[in-house]
Amino acid sequence: VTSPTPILHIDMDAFFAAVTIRERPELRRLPVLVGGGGTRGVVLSATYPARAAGVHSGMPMARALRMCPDAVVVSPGGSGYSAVSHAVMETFRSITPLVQAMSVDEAFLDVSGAERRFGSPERIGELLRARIADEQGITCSVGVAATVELAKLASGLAKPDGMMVLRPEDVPRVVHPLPVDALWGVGPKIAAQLRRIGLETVGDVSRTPVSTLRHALGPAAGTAIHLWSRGVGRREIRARTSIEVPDRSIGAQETFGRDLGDPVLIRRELLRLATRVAVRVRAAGVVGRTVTLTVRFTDFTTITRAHSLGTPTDVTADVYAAVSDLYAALALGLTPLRLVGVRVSGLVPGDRVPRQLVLGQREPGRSDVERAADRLVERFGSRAVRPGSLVGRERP
DNA sequence: TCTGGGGTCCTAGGACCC
DNA sequence: TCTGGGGTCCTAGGACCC
Repeated sequence: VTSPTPILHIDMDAFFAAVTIRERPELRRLPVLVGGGGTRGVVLSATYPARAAGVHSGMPMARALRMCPDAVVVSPGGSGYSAVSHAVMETFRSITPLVQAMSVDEAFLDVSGAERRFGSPERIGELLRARIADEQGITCSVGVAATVELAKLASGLAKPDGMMVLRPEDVPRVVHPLPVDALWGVGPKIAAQLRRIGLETVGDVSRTPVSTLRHALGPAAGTAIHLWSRGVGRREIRARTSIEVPDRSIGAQETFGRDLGDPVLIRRELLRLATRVAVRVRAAGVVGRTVTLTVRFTDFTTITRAHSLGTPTDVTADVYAAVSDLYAALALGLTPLRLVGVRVSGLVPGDRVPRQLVLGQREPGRSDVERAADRLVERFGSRAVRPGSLVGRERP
């Protein structure tokens, strides 16, 4: 007695804005924009009154304020978000261990093993919506379907504060009339590509030979959207409790308040970013082999340069040395930059067994020194231990 | 007063190896 | 003295997602 639609996608409505309003109820029903305070910020989250004016997340804050001049702007500083996120994920796990967290505010659940205890997927969806509203004071939307792609689509159609069950037989009636970019994985570029060959709706795509789609979009994307348009998709969810430890790469980047050309200041920022990244790599208990530098110019063109090390590392000095060499090799002179970024990829589990150089004597490696420093930072704050060149200097 | 930050996956070309 | 085919790794860029 397993439901044919055991996959739930649960998505908090305007998550960052909703958590902010929970703490400041006087803002309820007002257009609220959560986002970067600086001149170069974007909207992280907007309440529905602001969305009614055309604002959406990712939009430059300046443009959002032009569209919605009465909006209240709130910095996302508070720490409430991850507490609410963890609590919500725990609520999900009280139903089933098969929870795949996709971000702070959304997750997939496979409830096929929970039906005997909690009832049908719809019932579980309503149960979770009620519990999250009661316990967290925010609303969410739920999609119920046979595949993750359809569940995701359904939760989007149910928004805000709703639920939609999308059965396989509903696909032609409900999904086919939608524009192609309603499909997960179809963004502006692929949508434009599909329009160019005369395909406007999901139904159009579903009636197009897969070879045509592969030719237009490449083998992977062509095959995938052909399947999705017909309601075929992924039915397994990968239980994943934490989104805080990525498994492919760990990186950090920073857009400057004003474009920066001085190599001394740029290197200082690279050191700061390398430190931040390496701390996270060590905390994750992994080491990475490839270090990538990202540079964005004033005109927004962005380039990357990568270097793979002989041995994977979690050492700040190694990451900084690599990124510093990559920066030097670009020979940018005083060219102003808008952004720099550092990323470590090719992550593998770190061997926490200390290497034996001399019999019975442990190598006092940099990794160990830095781990000790990490513990001090954890206890006493980030000012306790940091590179000398970062002491007493404000961010550029 | 345009365009954040943190990720994943795919593609394509070149090097290198058998 | 005219040069195949396949596999893997690396790098760079791009599309997409939240």
